[in-house]
Amino acid sequence: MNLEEVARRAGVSTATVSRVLNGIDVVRTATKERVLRAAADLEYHPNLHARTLAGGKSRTIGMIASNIENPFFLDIYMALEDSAHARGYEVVIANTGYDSHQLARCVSLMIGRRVAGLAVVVSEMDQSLISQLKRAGIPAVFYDVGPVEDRLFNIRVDYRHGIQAVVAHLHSLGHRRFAFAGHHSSLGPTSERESAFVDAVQACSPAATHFSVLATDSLDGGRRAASDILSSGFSPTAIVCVNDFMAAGVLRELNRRGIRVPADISVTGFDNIQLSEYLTPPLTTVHIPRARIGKLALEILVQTLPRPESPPVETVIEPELLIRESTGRA
Amino acid sequence: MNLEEVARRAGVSTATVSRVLNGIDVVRTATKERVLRAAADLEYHPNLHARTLAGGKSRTIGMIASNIENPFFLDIYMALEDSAHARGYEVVIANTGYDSHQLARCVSLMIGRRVAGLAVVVSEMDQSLISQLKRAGIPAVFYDVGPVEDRLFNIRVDYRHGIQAVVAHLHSLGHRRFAFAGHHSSLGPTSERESAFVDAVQACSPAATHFSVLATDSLDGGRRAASDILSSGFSPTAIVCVNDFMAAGVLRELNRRGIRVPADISVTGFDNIQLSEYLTPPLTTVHIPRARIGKLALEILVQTLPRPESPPVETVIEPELLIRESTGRA
DNA sequence: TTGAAAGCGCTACCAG
DNA sequence: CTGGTAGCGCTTTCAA
Repeated sequence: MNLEEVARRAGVSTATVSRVLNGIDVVRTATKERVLRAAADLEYHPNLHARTLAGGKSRTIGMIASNIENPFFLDIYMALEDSAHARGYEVVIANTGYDSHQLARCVSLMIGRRVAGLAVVVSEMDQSLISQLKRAGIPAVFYDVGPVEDRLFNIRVDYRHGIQAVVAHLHSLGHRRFAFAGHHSSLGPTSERESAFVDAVQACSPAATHFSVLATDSLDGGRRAASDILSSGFSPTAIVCVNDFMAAGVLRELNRRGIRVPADISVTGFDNIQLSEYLTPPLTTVHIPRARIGKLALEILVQTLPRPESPPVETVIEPELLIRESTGRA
Repeated sequence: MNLEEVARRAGVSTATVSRVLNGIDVVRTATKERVLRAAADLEYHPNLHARTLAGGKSRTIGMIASNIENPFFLDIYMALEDSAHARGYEVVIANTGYDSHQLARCVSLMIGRRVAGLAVVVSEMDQSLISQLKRAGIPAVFYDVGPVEDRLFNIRVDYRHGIQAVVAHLHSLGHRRFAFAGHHSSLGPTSERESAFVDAVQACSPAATHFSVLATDSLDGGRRAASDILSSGFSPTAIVCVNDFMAAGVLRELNRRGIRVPADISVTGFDNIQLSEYLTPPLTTVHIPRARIGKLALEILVQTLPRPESPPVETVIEPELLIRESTGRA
């Protein structure tokens, strides 16, 4: 089922069918209707690959995420997709699972698909991948905490600042023994996020002590992290989690052991995913506007398309502490 | 950057480059290496659209889901993708948000992409869409609870049976006043799932009463459903939720109002998503093997490819009651 | 307002 | 073992 068959049935040329289907409004109304009829009768669906190839431009945007299982990424994806649809684009997503090898494959895939733009939402990014993207002429937006370098566009959140707010809040509540539950972002040797935590604790008070533990970015990872912290000998009065997703697991493990939150131990998250409000107790966390990020990413990408020579841009988003019920006096 | 440039740089024809890149192992090793070098030097990424167009076959599988925000769908997607990668396929996903209009657009999109196979995981399916898929020659697997009709392949779960087990469990615990928290699956006028619930209650005991409420398939929808049930005047001793995702919201609302679970009200979910184990209290639910479903869907799809004339197949999966801590004596 | 035809980048077939 | 070349289905000039 192709253009030619439709053309034949409508008694016109393929060029005319193409014009009608693409809304090039120069076709006589009668002809147009004939074409539309034929296409409908034949249940014709244009071959998108041929379209992209012939037109030289794609109508799809790519997104690469570290872990779509974590609602944080999913929320960005959904916002991105919404905005994309509003502008007539489709979006395809790919997951790296925090694996750099996988990341490289995802980038290759997106280049192979000749996406019109790419949103990269992963913790770390290889320099070579960035240059590949550039050379392929694909506009890209990066959301992460890594160094800026010469990425094309950046949306950054001041993670450091967010963690400082968390630790300060905890400190003001009298906490002095802090544990950190992070996840391996196998892409960077030392986690930027963990060091932000360590610095924040040390900045608060010289007397404060801390202890970190790493697990996978999952509910189960959170549980395991809590378990490791509890059996380490270091007995914290507060557990700072790298994100809400893991915090949910931490809460569960604490609950399982009969440890009350926040009476015995305070717990904090990061991201303010919807789930954080549905946990028991609702999580004190830091709000990151995922919807805004997704929308912004798309706007940057499609805005860019016309003028590929615009200068690198950086947008920084200020996180915001949200105090709920998982934190209390030490 | 295209085949021709690589060919020129390697001093061979495009045909040879194509052969090397596709692993057609008839090229002399020296030539092959020369080609590989050239491709690497040029950071060449084959145009996937051209590949698909020329080859006449796509290496990507599509999946359409009702609501990827609900981990149930995401889990199927991830399992599907895993199996797909293992077989050298990519997968693209599309979301309908339970909207039939959106469903139609998704199907169109997938046909336009000429996917090699399609997994349709939505509650209801228009007959015309099915025939479109057939006429387009796209193998499809359906996972749902609707009628079988002439779908190409079906993976079904005996939802009715699962709900019966839930209600029977509750009934044995002494419950007689059942509420049902469902979601609009705007595609079907009367929800098959709700009627399964009603039938189950009536089958248990003539004295049992029931009451249903509908909301969106989300955490917030669950909360709203609980709220509606509680303010309806009907005061249930047990709330049966259409799935775990909504049950999480129900639990939250109950907790907010100081209603203890299961002491005051018992709550049940469905699906056994990982989250169900992380709620307070852990949810009594019905296990649906998402990983198996995703894997199975892919196997059916790729298995089918060779022999498109195989007969319609139906696989039915038996759900399994999982008793945790959200249910107790009435 | 419409048609003819030249590609888009790649695969696959036919020769050599 | 390698090259030439005819498409795949569509968009887009260029003419008419």
